[in-house]
Amino acid sequence: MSQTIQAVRGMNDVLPDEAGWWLEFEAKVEAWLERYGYRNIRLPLVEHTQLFRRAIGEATDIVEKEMYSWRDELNDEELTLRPEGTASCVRAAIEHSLLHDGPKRLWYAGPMYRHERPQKGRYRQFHQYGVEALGYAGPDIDAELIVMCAALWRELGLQDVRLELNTIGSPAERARYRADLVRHLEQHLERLDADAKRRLHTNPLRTLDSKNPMVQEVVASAPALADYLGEASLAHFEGLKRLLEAAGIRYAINPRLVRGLDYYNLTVFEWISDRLGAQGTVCGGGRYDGLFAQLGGKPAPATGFAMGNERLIALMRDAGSAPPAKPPRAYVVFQGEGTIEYALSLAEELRRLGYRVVQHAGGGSFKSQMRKADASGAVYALIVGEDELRAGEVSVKPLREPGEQRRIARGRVAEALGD
RNA sequence: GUGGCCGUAGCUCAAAGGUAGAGUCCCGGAUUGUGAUUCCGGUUGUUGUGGGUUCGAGUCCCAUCGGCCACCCCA
Repeated sequence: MSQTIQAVRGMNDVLPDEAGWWLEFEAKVEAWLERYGYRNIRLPLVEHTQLFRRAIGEATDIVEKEMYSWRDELNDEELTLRPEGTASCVRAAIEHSLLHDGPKRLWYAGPMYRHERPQKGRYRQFHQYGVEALGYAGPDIDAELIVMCAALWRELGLQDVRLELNTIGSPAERARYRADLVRHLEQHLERLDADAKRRLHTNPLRTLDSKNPMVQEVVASAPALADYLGEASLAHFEGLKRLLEAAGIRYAINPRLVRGLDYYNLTVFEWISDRLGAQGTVCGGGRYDGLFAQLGGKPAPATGFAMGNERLIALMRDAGSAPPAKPPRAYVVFQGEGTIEYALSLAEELRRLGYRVVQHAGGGSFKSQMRKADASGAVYALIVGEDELRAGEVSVKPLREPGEQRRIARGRVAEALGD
């Protein structure tokens, strides 16, 4: 048995080289959210288990087998590490009456937890941005969400992310459809796989999405959900499509797109990339008008989406935009009696002016200090020796561009560093 | 949770049952205070971990942990 302790499976460290991409991604996403007038909400990682059972649905894979749940013996409570953010967001909106003065545009970010087998682009701790528009009923807000996604992909430099769109109607329409679908599936029991049979009476709509060719044949001859939609549902969908077309957003209708979580109705959509292997969904969402009531709140329409940071960052790197490097402007080296104090105050002075300045630490020969200065990527080495100390000066040596080392008065170092 | 492939130096990879190596990185030096280039020297390690077979295992077998790919599902 190894002595070292490893990270928990599927829960990854983001090391400094990679964290640069994360910072750039987060900065771009948050600036983008601000431009659309969405406000941040910060939600706990842990919720009562019951919240997710009620919101996501008992028959979903998430609730059936992927939640990190435990009993907190100290308080005698059933708790769960959040597997997604929408349930928490709606819970908070109800708990604090956030909609009392009108609808709200909100966003949140952070880690989510699902106990799945790790795979490329799929981890047990993964991170997402969630964007939720609470209290808006019309297709205009659905269109807004989709249009803003398209803008973000452009902002991140992503090329081929495609949109799949569908409508799954109202709960009543879906119930009628579901009954007919179950009847159809039951007539072809012998061609259903174990998974489809198991879902027959728990979540039959999910079999529409099956990748098993034999099941797909059965599905192909099944009644279509679109034929069960009433006038209002159709109008909502038509309205959305019209707005998307006006905005120049290309989409593909995917009638088999139902999405996994129970709380969706009407609009559902996914943004998909083909560059990520099997885990190609980069962003997914839809409307969930029933969720407020389902969680015991005053009924309110709502719509939103979540996007996966790991997957989007992978695409961003793939797109080859330059890796974000933020080298220091100057690296301060020093040698001799009393020079460290001089160097330290020089560095502080420059930082107060806004420069990124690294002060050498850890000793070593002058040569090795210079090596570190170079390795830091700094544009200049600032050299403080006993001569400079006595004269109240600093030697400024360019490390990146041609140019001579100059000895200048301490007070003029900042201008030597330029902007 | 199921199936397939794979774990050797910090990193990228050799060693086809017989003494664990290369490149890179890192550290030190090339006449006293000058990086990156060049030259010289040095450490790279319980071969993921634990068992087994064998005179002998990085190599063969089993288990376990981890990674990748796919299924399932989703971000």
